[in-house]
Amino acid sequence: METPVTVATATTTETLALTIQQVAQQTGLSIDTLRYYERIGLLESVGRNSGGHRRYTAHDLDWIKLLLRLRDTGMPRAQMVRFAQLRRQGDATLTERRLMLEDHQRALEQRLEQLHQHMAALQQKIARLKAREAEHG
Amino acid sequence: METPVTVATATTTETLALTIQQVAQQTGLSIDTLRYYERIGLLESVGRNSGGHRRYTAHDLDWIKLLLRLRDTGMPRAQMVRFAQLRRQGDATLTERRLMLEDHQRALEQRLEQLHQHMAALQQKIARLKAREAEHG
DNA sequence: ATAAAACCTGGAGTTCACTCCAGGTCAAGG
DNA sequence: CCTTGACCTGGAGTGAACTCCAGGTTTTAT
Repeated sequence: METPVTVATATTTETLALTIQQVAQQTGLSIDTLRYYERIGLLESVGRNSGGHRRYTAHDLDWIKLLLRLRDTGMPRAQMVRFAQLRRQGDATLTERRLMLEDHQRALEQRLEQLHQHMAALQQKIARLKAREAEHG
Repeated sequence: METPVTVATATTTETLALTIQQVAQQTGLSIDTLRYYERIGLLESVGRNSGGHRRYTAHDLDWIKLLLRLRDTGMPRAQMVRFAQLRRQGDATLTERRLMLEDHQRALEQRLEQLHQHMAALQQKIARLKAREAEHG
């Protein structure tokens, strides 16, 4: 009645069941953060073993990795929660999810442009400082 | 005994003295945020008129604009405070300031690369969703 | 002169994104 | 069996970056 998996060695079934510690190591998130994400609805429905301990599937891991990308590219938390909800609803929401990602992609493109502008301005600023250094002695 | 400047029209002197409201409009920061930046040392030494009201110079405005760039490109607050301090110390710190900016520039370059990778991954994810949409009907 | 608008200071409140803690329960090795 | 380490829940605490008062002064337009 318990998945007989010890430390990431899926012996019998193919549905590997990682402990929270293992997921923390693989994602770079802390254990507390993983639990926190679950609390706020970014990561619902993580399964438990008979003792109530979390067991993460490969599917969970995939989702976490996408989540991190979205977070790192500045997607607002509310949107990520929304996306998580859609994902739980299955294939019927495929299109809506794609549209969300495309929106986000456009936002990211704008952000990239802005950052490139900042980069150019920094370059100029550095050049001007250099000039002043030279004439200053 | 008071600069006779009304609404950005520097009549006599060339040292224009903007009110906090005018600076807020020109920078997009809120009045509260401008005062907050002063409190935490990002924006020290803003002059006051005889009544104690802030009067911003063109120099202040330039600094705020650089500050916003640094903030928008993710420079840590402590570094920005440090940079502000150096700036106040005058030309002797020109080289140190340039080195700071060059460091920051390298950090920004890495960030840009990372974002480009995220962008590529997003693209792939979108493509995969599209494929699933298609086969789903 | 005076009312309304803008400004001041000091400090409290908010949101976000975690992080830590207390007081237990569960799992694995000897 | 027993100890030690990993995990659990619910809730409190943290730090960054603002944002919003309260209560009082200054500026500006009429």
